[in-house]
Amino acid sequence: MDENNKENQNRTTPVRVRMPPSPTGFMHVGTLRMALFNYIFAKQKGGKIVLRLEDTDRQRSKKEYADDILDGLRWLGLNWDEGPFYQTQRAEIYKQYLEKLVDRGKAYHCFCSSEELEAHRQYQMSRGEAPIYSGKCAAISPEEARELISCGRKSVIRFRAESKKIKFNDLVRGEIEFDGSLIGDFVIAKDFENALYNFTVVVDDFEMGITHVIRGEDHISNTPKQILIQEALGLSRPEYAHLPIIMGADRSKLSKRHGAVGVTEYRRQGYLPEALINFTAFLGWNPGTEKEIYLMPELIRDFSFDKVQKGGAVFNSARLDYLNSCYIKNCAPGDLAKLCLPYFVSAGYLSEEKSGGQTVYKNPRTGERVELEFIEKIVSYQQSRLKKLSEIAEASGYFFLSELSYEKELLKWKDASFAETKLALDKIKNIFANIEAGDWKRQNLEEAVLPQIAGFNLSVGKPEKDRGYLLWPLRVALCGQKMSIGPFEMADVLGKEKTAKRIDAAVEMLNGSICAPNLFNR
RNA sequence: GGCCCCAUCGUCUAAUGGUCAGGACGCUGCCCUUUCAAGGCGGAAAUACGAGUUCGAUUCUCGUUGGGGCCA
Repeated sequence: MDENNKENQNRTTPVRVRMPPSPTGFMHVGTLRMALFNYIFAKQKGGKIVLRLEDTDRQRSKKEYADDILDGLRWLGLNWDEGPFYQTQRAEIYKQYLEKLVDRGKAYHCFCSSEELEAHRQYQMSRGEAPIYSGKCAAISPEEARELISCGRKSVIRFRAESKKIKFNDLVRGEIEFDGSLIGDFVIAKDFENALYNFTVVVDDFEMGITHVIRGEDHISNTPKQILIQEALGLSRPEYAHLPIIMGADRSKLSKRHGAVGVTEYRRQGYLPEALINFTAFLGWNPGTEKEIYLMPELIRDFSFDKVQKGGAVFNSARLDYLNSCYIKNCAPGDLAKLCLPYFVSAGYLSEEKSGGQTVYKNPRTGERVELEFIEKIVSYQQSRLKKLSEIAEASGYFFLSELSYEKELLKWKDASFAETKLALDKIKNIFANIEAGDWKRQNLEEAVLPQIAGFNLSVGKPEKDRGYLLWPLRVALCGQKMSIGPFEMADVLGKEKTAKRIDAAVEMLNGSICAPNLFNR
């Protein structure tokens, strides 16, 4: 390897990377991370990104999966410059290179049966040897091979691997060395029309002018094979960077087994792309400072391979949740409201209607039209409570109900009696009644009620400072449950009229209880 | 089985010969508080093991152990 040439090449050749997902499943976190690091590096260097779908496994590759991956990348903002290219459409290109190798005697047809191969492999392993091909068919001449093939003998194409030391530099790990004699002649194609992974990668990376191969650690042991093929074909060698893999809780490569969720599924659950990107970028990389919230432009600015971790990282969804909640908190309420709309719709709290090119939202229970401002208000009060967007609907359902259903016991705070609870609600009802609809704002409501708590508590003989005697009944009256946003916030969202209606309904329930003894007299 | 890669709190990681081994998530205590969150202030929690180099090792070297990956 000529170091000077290599340096010159680096200086003059613009960076080109590839995103090479395999459409054999829905887009998962591993795909996301490989695409992400390629994206970050390319953007940092002002380079180009080629998207290549490695679909040579026709059994398992599906268009559905490819579409899912494309959608996922777009949603995450990981855009590419060229492609998508599909390997299945490039068979003609591979064939040319394959023929070149066979013509040059660097590859040959092998007629060994799989039983034969397996037996040999078992034998070698039992002797503690590396399981490599015996070389039985290596001496078969091209003429002989052609004859055997025309007789209908099944064959594969093997690469004649040189027995030499193969060294390459890895941007993450430094120099890595393999012993070529332990690789053996390996299969590069089923036939001229069906090239296999290690071969297609080499051809594509060259054809697409890839300068930097950034991929998972699981490809380290493929690298020497690919280098050997490059050399036999006389192709230039790209730079390599092998990133640590992402692991499940059991420390093995993350997969469906671990309940690994697809990117689309995260999207559906209401994870923000920024959170997913921030989280994934920090799985195996960190800036070396204590800054942990990183947006794409900062990632692009600060990324470097020497800060990339060498060991694999366990996927920790609690941390993803935390990051997501950070990004949700930082969202502008207007934007957040728009993001939350679909969750209200799918929970049945909103219905969507198209009218004149505009989408109109209605409350299906009441038929009322629901404005975005209303959702925005809810969302702004819920913002600090959400880990993911999908939680918004369940946490805010009570705003959409026309009638609440709850046990009247729930209205009582601590040792308060029904009578005292009713007094509290009456008190608040009166205060609220004096507030003009135009002044119906959270802060005004709060300022009207809070100063009167002490007086109320003293009059009913409760601890002066315990706000719960007055505020808890209000909370329950407005939402019918234990957990909610603040009562004044709820009143703000509901508006004067509905707030009064819900308080009345609660008072009504309490009246029933307080008069209960009379029931026996009837 | 062969080869390759890796090893700091439970998890993600900082510290490249001298730090009380730092931060974050999670867990936990307190404060705030009408609930749940959020927020503020604390706490428990790690250098896998063994040699060597060195005045001194998380850090350098070797070995062991452990984990992972690829090869069918």
